Formats: sequence, structure tokens, C-alpha cells
Amino acid sequence: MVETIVEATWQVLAKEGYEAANTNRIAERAGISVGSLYQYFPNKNAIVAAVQRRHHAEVASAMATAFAETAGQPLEIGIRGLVHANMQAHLADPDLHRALTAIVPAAVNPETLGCIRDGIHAQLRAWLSRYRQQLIVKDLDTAAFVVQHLVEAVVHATVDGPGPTPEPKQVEDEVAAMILRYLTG
Amino acid sequence: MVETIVEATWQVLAKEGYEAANTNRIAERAGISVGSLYQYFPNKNAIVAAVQRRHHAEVASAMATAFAETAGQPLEIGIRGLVHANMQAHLADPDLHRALTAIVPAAVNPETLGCIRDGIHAQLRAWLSRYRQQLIVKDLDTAAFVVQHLVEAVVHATVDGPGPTPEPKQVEDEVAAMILRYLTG
DNA sequence: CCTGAATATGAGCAAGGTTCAGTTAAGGAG
DNA sequence: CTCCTTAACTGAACCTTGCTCATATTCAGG
Repeated sequence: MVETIVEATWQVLAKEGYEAANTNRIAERAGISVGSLYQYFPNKNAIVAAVQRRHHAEVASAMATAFAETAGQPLEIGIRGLVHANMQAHLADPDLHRALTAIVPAAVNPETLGCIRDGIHAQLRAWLSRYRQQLIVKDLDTAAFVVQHLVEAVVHATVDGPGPTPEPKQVEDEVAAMILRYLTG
Repeated sequence: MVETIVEATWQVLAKEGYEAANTNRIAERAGISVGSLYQYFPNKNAIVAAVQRRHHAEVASAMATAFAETAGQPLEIGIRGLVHANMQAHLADPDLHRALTAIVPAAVNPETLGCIRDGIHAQLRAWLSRYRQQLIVKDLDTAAFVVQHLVEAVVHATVDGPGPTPEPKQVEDEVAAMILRYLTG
């Protein structure tokens, strides 16, 4: 049931935007009544948080796949895989991500948001440590922090951004180059 | 009067958070009635947009000052100035910026947001072009795009972020190093 | 003093998040 | 088959909040 509600919210956000994502619409799409929503979630924000968690799980999964596929290959290949996986995960459904970035900051409390990000941070840090010898950065935690936010921000700006944003392919190249030079000098 | 309203909203956001920033509270703080708000702004989103514009004007001003102070000095010094100015502009009032990042995405339409950012993008691009000879990046527009979003995202994550974020000083060092290596190889 | 145009007011409307008293459905026990 | 209990569901009603508009106030120029 929880899954049904999250899926319904996901679809409303993706197809009708965050303004249409009110509790009545979500309940209607899920085929239940408003009251039932509150049997499984304490409030609307919790529903949005669940959708956000699902989104981050997808991104984390895409990253894990990219890391696995590039295991043993040079750092540069790994970085390109990381950036590409992130971009692809967002290009898959731009409308949903536009809606999420608009609605999430106000709906999900910062602490919850922090926990959601921690998983990706840990994954990234672990991956970095595998290349430790060739890295010139000392503190892997800070490095992972900076890289994570760089990728997330630029990908979002490229996918969601208004007006003339650079081509995704070109952005991927630049971000990958930036990370490589940062890590290895 | 417009300035009074923006200032009142600024203060409510900074001192009471975005949840308290409803039209009644803003009018009360501005010493006027709700109706008068709507004589100067078409809706609440426009008020938030004005506050956001003011914030970006401050950031742009801080950047301009940093660029002016480091004119003629090596690129590395300029980059450090840029990053430091951004960090300082946000450390000045963390609560306000936490509230702004939460409320802005949903309140200000993407196109308006794009226009607000364009000023900083242009400024950054112009500054980069002064060092063109020593840069290994080809497309200054894309470079400015990536650098802008890197700085903005990491600064926000450091200032607003929940939980254990790295020290601002250390983040500044890492971001500055990242940008320098990206631009000059 | 008038007058009327510009501005200010705040009760009230509409929309959306939330609640809860009443209803239905499911699973025994007799 | 009927009754009872418990759990889940329902949706009308409530409350907050963005916004409107009929009314009130101000004030410059006759």
C-alpha cells in the first residue's frame, strides 16, 4: 500500500507537476480515499520524502552499476561512468525531477535530506578509496562531499534548468575533466 | 514601500523560517495590511522572487568586489577570492539562506530564476575571459556554467546542510583547488 | 470646506492539508 | 448462518493560508 501511494505520487509529479500533487489528486490516482493516505503516512511531506528516497535509491543504484562496470579500469573511465550514470538517471524523466527539485526543499526537513544523501556519500567515498594511491587529495570525505554536490548541482541545472543550458554531453565532459584534474592534479 | 515589504519578508524568513513567512505575518512585520501587499506585488511568489533577487545582488556584489580586489593578481588568487566571497556572503546569515533555498524553488518560476542567475553567469564569464591565455578550457560559457553551479551548490551544502559538513575553510580550499586545476590543468 | 482620485483596510472566499465519526470488510466463535 | 470484534476505509467538515474586493481613509487642488 505504501508502495502504491509512492507510485501514485511519482506519477502525478511526473505527469502533472508539483502544483497538481495535492493529497486529493494523489489519493484519487492511488485509487483510495484521502483518509487512507494518513493511515500510512503522517503527512504530505512524508509522502514527498518517500518519493525522494526512491529517486535517490535509483541514482545510487545507477552509480553502483557504473562503479561495478568500470571496476579495475583507469580512474578516468570510472569518473566518466559516474557522471554519465547520474546524467542518464535524470534525463530519464526530466519532468519528475523538475517537480522534485521544486517541491522537495520545502517539504522534506533538512535532516531527513541529509540521511538520504549519506548513502550516496558513503558509496562515493568507498569508491574513491580504491584509487587512493593515485589521488593527490588528502581528505577523502571532503573530496566525496565536493564531488557529490558538484555532480548533483550541475546535472540538475542541465536537466531542469531554464533557458539555454549547455548540451548534456558537453557538460558531462567538462564535469568529468574537472573531477579528474581535481583528484589527480 | 516595495523595499519595506522585501525587508520585512527578509526578516521574517531570517528570524522565523519559511513556514512563518505567510502573507499575514509579512504584512504585520511591514506594518501594513495584507491588502496593501497586493498593491505592490501580484502575489506571494513575486515577493519571494524579489527577496531572492536581493540575495543574488548581494552575492554578485561580493563577487565583483573580490574580482576588483584581485585584479592583476594570479588566477589562483582570484579564484580563492571568488570562493571566499561566496562563502562569506552565505555565512553572514545562514538562517535566511536555509529558508530561501527551501522556499525559492517552488515559489519562483524557473525562467525568473534563470534570469536572476544570468547576471552572475555573465560576470563570471567576463572575469574568466581576462585569463583566457592560461586556460586550457575551450568554451568559457560552459566553464562559467560549471564553476557557478559548483560554487553555489557546495557553499549551500556547507552552510545550510544538516549534520556533519566539512569546515567552511577546508571546503573553500578544496573548491578553489578544484577550479584552478580544472581551468589550468 | 468640498471633491474625487489614490491608497489602505480587513472580513470573507477558495483551495488544500488534516481529522475523525461513521461505515465497510474480514475473520473467527458459537 | 449469525453475531461479535477488530482492522481498515471513507469523505464530509475543519483549519490555515493565499488572495479579493467593498468599504474606509487620506490628501492635493479647487
